[in-house]
Amino acid sequence: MTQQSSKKPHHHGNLRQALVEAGIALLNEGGADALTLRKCAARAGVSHAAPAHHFDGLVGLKAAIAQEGFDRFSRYMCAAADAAPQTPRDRLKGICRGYLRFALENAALFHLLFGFDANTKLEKDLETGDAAAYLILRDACAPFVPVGTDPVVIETQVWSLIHGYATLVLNGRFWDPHSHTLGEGPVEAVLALLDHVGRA
Amino acid sequence: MTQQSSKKPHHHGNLRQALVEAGIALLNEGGADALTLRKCAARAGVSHAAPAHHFDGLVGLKAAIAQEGFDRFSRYMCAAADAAPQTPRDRLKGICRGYLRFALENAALFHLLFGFDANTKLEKDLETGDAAAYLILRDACAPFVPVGTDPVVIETQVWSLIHGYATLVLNGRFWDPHSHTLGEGPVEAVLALLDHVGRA
DNA sequence: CGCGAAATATTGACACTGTCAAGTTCGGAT
DNA sequence: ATCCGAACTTGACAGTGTCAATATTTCGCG
Repeated sequence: MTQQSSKKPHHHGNLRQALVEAGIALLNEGGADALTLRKCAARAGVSHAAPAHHFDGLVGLKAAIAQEGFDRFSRYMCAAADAAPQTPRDRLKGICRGYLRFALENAALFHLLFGFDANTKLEKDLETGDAAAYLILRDACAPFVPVGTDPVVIETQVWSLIHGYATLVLNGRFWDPHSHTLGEGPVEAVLALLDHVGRA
Repeated sequence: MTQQSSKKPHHHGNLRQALVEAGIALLNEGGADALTLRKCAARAGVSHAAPAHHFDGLVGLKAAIAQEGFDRFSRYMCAAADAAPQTPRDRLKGICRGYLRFALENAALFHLLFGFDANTKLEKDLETGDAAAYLILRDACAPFVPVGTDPVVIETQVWSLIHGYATLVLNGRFWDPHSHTLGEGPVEAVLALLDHVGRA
């Protein structure tokens, strides 16, 4: 994909990118079931088998969408972190708010990012994408890691808490997420648990 | 469905239950994509359109499977809670271990329970099942709820933490879950965050 | 400049899926 | 005994992913 911008495609003109964007649009409009190779192809104006030359089937398309999705995800978290960076703890909570905000505003895409088995071979394609997102979390957690301890513990605590909350909200376990605007619900009360992170 | 056990089916002999069990078996064997109306029908020895008389399409079958799944889920949590019931805090952590254990040993079923949008009309069929599971969590959280505060806060903290951890492990975000036996990973370290739950 | 090779896209086919409509079989109530 | 309706079958249809064969365009290389 590095030479994607420099090399001009033959017929369509950067079909790969068009297919990824069509897929994300389909996800936003019709949910997970609306993401279809043939519909992506139709929306991009090509025949139904054209995507096979750019992705390894539907799984490959989902991997490419996930890569783009993780980029947007990281942008959400960075933006939210910079919006309230007074103290390290506020910055960490800000990232969590960005995490939740992304999940609510891109429900189907979020579900795709974390919905499939990340241990399939398609994972290697987006290692860069989700590793970058993880680094954002890791940096925000660093101030709370006691010296001499494994930072993974605190990172896992924080990640599990916000990811679980976002997932449960998205699945409607608490209330109808469609009528939910950010800031509703016990978000801040749940994040208050992070005040104890990194303490004996 | 209430008279399902009293009224004897005509040809098969309790086809509905057979289809649910076939569906769960398919989930265990081949993952989420292996769950198919036609395969369930074939496994139960009936024609491909027979399930339509017992469920409202594939969505209805999934709802029935989810109901059975939540029952098993509750049993896991109860068993784990009773295995270490010394203190209220140990009991709460025990439930979390049962939560994780169920997720690891029934990955595809767990994914079905929390994977679809719970706000569709199929949800009303399994309100009983997931409400019962929630009550187990609620009871275990009750000792930590400060007087005069909303118990939902602590319940949401606990649920989010263990659900997020289980989901992320299942998706391979930490390591390969196939080579993961219960007790590995920073489970206990993550659960240590629960020592601070319900405190100022 | 021109030609061949390779990338790109099309067409057609296949198996599989969920769903519907119509027909068939069987059990039990009247 | 008969009939009605529930349970099931059969057949069909539109989508789906995927593959093989073909056509078309573009690039590299002589």
